[in-house]
Amino acid sequence: MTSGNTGRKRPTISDVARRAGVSKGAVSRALNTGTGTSASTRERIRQAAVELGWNPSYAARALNGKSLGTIGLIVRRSPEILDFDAFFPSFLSGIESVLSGEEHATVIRFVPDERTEAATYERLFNDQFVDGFLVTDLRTDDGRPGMLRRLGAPAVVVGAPENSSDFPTVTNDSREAIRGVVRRFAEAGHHRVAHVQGDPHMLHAIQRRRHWEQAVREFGLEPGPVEEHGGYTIAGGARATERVLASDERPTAIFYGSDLMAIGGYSVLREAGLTVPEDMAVAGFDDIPLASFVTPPLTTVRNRHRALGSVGARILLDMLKGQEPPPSTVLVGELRMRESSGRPDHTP
Amino acid sequence: MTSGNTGRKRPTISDVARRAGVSKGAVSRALNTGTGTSASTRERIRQAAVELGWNPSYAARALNGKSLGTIGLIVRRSPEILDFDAFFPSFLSGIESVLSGEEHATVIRFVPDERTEAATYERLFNDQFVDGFLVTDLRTDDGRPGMLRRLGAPAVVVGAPENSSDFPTVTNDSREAIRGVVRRFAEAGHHRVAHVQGDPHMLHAIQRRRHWEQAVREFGLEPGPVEEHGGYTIAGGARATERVLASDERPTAIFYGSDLMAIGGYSVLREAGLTVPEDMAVAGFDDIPLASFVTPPLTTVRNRHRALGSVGARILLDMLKGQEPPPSTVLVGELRMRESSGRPDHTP
DNA sequence: CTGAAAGCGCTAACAT
DNA sequence: ATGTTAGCGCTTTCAG
Repeated sequence: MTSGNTGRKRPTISDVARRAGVSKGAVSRALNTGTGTSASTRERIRQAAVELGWNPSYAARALNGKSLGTIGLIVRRSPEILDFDAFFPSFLSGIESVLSGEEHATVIRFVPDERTEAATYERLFNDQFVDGFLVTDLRTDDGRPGMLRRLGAPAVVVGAPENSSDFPTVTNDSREAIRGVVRRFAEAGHHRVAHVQGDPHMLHAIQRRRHWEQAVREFGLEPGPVEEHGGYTIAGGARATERVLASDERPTAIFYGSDLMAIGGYSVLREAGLTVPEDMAVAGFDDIPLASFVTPPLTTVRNRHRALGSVGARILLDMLKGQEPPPSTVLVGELRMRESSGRPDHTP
Repeated sequence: MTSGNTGRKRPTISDVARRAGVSKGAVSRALNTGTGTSASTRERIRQAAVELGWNPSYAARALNGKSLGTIGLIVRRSPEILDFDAFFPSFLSGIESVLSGEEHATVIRFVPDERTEAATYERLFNDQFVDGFLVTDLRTDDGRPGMLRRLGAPAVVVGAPENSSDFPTVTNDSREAIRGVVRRFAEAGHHRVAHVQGDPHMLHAIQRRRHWEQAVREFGLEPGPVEEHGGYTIAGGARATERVLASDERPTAIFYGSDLMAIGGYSVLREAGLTVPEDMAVAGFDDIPLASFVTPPLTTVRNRHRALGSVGARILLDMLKGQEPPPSTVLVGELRMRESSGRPDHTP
């Protein structure tokens, strides 16, 4: 800080000690461990601290190897995804709903590339700026679990398949729900189902695609074209849909890897003069609040963004308290059947 | 941290000093001010630091009154708004797009009430955990500007009317655009225009309402019912719309304080058998990505969420570097004319 | 230009 | 049960 502080100086532990007529050490013990002081002095110290409005200095504590009570969220994506992606805002929301009850804060950092990403994890943790990490967007050949293990950093991996690392994992299992989507397509008489995938380097995108593929096989359908460059955004979904429509193997149903992409698809389908679900059945993934408000309401798979955040944060916090974390927590994303996927009796 | 760290101990300034054959003080000077050492020793020191992979300790720096390079964002709303509100994700996105280029991180904290809010600001700043604040959601009789002034904390107020505090302000000016919305309603032959307001304690909500009211007067229209409890959410907009429809002074046009509320309104209007814009003309506020994808595409006023974040962060960072900030920055939100507001010639 | 030394606020031995 | 003391890693005087 360069500018002059107006406020009076904040009280230090010495001030409290003086006021309570004890030593600094006594204050530290009384207020931290709660032991090593008689009940009466402890009370006197507590009083003095309250009267002075004393709070421990994070910095001084950190210098002594104490934690600051923060968890880190390092995101290697463009900051713009906060604007377009359905996951992060909800996820953050889940984290905050847990942290706001505790004395914790979230430190967020968006990084542009893998090098910066690694350096940021290391720096933040080595300096005890954060106590642990919530790791998202696990990629194929992701170096982060190994690095965090080496650092000895507590971490919880969120939104990736089970056992994708040896850190505790919180997974959103959508196999059954995706199967339900495809089953509905089959029941409605569709034969060819396309898939618009998000980022093909992300483990969750790969898993969604695999579930789709398995279900398509199971119901004896034809896997339609897979468009891989949707990027989970509205615009990406629109472009991918154009490619699907231009394909030689034009499907009559599309399973999108995100609701946003499906909604982008809606506008392209409409422009092409196709009605949903009559001419093209559609299903998304995420169940964003908006899915039920578009026309027609979108069939989708609930992705429990918020729970991913809150459960992940809860587990991380418990780990920091020394508790043994559950190695794997699975949340189940149910199917939200709505009009966009058509009705069982209808034949396209 | 309880668990044992695997990684080798990180190097300290003493290690660097030893390696470079100088004193700790020399290292500090060389690497910070850049003065007080000859060019050659400075280079030698820099070398040693690089070889050792040394990084300064945030904690030790903070203990010496240095800044950590973080800016604080304290939000007194339910963490759920991240999930439902269009503003925060974009806003955060704007902040991060600036910070990710600098050596800064964002510290976010959601607080439940005013007391915690004040305590959090104070604590975070007094302990130099953050260098300054971005203040959003300014309310009527908001105590924060006064408190921050007393603390001597650098801050930028974002999204509030100009001169609503003596801190630098970044404002989104929508007067003209809202006027354009109402003018369109007038040209389409409407006589009564309702307004669905967000939180009536928020300065920005009050301002939107005022602009709407002034424009309605200017064009000789009748102000329809004002519903005050939309809360900016889809569900809130739906409920508010039900009340508007139940009103004795049923309007033929509604100006919503947010797109999300307007979209919530869409579903209620549809259920009531009303078509947009024929039976009810609609306009929103925000221009969220989705606005152009709903049916019919939503006329709205662009609220520059991201720019509010990036410009606010930029100004705050410059202040921290000692620069004099512009007392007021105004972004202009343009009108996005789409189908939901009807056509000029049409008479309802 | 450079080294030595004090001290930021706190914790954690170690005495008493 | 309590006080004393030595640092944590760094910045910043103050001497030389």
